[in-house]
Amino acid sequence: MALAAGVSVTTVSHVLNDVAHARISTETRDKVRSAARQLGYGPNRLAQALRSRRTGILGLVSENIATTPHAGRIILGADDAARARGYTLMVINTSGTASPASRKADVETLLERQVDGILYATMYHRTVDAPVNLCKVPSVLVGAVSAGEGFPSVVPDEYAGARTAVETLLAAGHTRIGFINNAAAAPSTRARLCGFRGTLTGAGLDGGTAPVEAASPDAKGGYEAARRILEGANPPSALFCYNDRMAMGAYRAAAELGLAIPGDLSVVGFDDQELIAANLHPGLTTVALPHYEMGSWAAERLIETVEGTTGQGGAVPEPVLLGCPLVPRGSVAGPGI
Amino acid sequence: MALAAGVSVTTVSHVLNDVAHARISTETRDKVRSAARQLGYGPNRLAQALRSRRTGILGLVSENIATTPHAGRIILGADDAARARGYTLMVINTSGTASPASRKADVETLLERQVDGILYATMYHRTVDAPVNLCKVPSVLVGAVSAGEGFPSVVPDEYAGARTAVETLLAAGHTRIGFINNAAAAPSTRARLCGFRGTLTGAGLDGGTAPVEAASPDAKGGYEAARRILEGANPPSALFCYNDRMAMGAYRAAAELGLAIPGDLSVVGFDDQELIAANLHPGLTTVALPHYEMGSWAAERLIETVEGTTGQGGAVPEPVLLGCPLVPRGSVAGPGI
DNA sequence: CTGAAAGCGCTAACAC
DNA sequence: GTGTTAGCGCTTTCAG
Repeated sequence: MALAAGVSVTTVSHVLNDVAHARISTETRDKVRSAARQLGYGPNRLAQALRSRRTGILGLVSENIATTPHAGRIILGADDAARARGYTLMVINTSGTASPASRKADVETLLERQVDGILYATMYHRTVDAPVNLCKVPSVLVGAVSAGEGFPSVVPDEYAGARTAVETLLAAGHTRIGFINNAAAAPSTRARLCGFRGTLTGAGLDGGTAPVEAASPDAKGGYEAARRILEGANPPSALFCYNDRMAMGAYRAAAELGLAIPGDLSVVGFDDQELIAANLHPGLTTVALPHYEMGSWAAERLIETVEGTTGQGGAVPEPVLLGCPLVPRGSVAGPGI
Repeated sequence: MALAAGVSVTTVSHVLNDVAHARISTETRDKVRSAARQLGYGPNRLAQALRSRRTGILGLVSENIATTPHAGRIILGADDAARARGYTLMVINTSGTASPASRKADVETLLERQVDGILYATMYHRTVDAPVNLCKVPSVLVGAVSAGEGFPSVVPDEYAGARTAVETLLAAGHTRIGFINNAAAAPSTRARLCGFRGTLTGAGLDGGTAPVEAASPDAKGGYEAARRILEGANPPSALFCYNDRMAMGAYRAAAELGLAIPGDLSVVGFDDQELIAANLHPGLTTVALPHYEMGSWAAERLIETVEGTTGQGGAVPEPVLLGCPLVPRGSVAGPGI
């Protein structure tokens, strides 16, 4: 390339990188640029990286890439943010049940490739023991907060999400609202329950005695829990469900009981799994998890750290909570009476 | 590292890479290895790559990473296969409706990073105009076949998948089977219809006159098409649906019509979108798309080409068809009568 | 304004 | 058995 343009490699480097204090004549610049175009020349990012100790690669280790649609959104958010700043993502999948050793190996793979930073995304944990070697490079946690050393992290605001759901029902005029919760212990289980009760109580209702049934977090569990609640004494006119799959089960229970949605029963879900929420009839009003936003926030934060743009002097970072917006579809109306 | 062990870099390189004809004393080997462990030394794959002109990185450009669960499975398949052979994936998302220029830019990004090969995955096309610069490096197409120049490619065997679905129904004793198809023109629309009619005819039934209704490929479309078929004259005892979302709509139509599944009506879907198929009641028997297998097949094929293992002398490769296996759940039984 | 030279961490001939 | 040397393609002082 250098010889093709009849100049030195230095010059090529200078013009192609728009180096600040490089005084180069306009004609030389043009000569270089046109030669580059002719040869289809693109800089070798590898060699650049070796020299400048910056690869422009961000590692992303993600749990369960294939089994939840959530991972895809995180990747997309991270990819968009990274690309906007000239970075590329290197993705590694991990199995959710992977051993610490294998997680460490995943990080090691990324480290050997000299990634500038790592995004460590988990799907359903509150706290996580980050692999020890994760601290060798700037890293941020997505969807979890670290147990030990402090990494910046971003998680959904589950409590506020539940509040949004309940407030939506409250605003529609419901005063008797039931909650179908996940029976498994998980941070989201607890937070959404707190949000449910707290919001009710905050509105002057008795959150402590509102009907709550827990079951397995799928359609079957939702169906069973819904039947229990709806066939109990003084059944609620609205149901908030732990997730969209459970809401799907609640739809079936309502149908069997002759309850029309939203005429006789309003339902709000959680997760915004479009495959379900948009295809149910009527469409399910639900609360969305901010996966895309978490991915892009994390990538941006990571890039700032990598580029040393942040002024934080090693302060232990608070986990950032991202809001869970309501996605209104057709499953909420005023109470029948 | 070299000095830490008190040996030359050559020696380090030799022992860490288990170089064949390198005669090195066992004690030196141990010395090197332990020094490496102490320092937490890992080879710099970047420098290796610069020298050996092999990055061990495979680029993956994938359409609609976030909106379909399919992309995740392709990534997972590719990641597993790549990792098993020491490669890492570099993922770029593209928008499905992206311009040729932007697709070309995506490939260029990968090229600048000196990837050893590229996996180009599309979701819903039969033939695709691959970006021109894709041929600069070994590449394989996933889920599409190229219009122009020949790249190896792998696609689902839609015809055989439809045959599997129909045969399942036939085997259960059904003789009057309807098909709910996608109204949009797409390769899968055509192939599944052919498979439907062909299999019926092959079984001695009249595939040409079997009831077929097309609609938008979602639950609403499925519902409408199912009502049309089921309320027509001489309604079928079984329905094959273009995808699981349409099958979900068919479930609702059946419920409204007082038809029990699978007692009064058997249903088989397509795609195996677990979120839907496993959460419907009863579980939906469906035909799975081999996304994981396509991803891993493609990665393996690509690696073979990259490493020059294949003996094919530039032969124009036939697209490889991968089977769509049946995933039995509970929506198929014998006909009522 | 432009070029020569050193070196990023590694591998591959080739010496010793 | 082990070390020397010459680059891979680039950026970056420092000279001209």
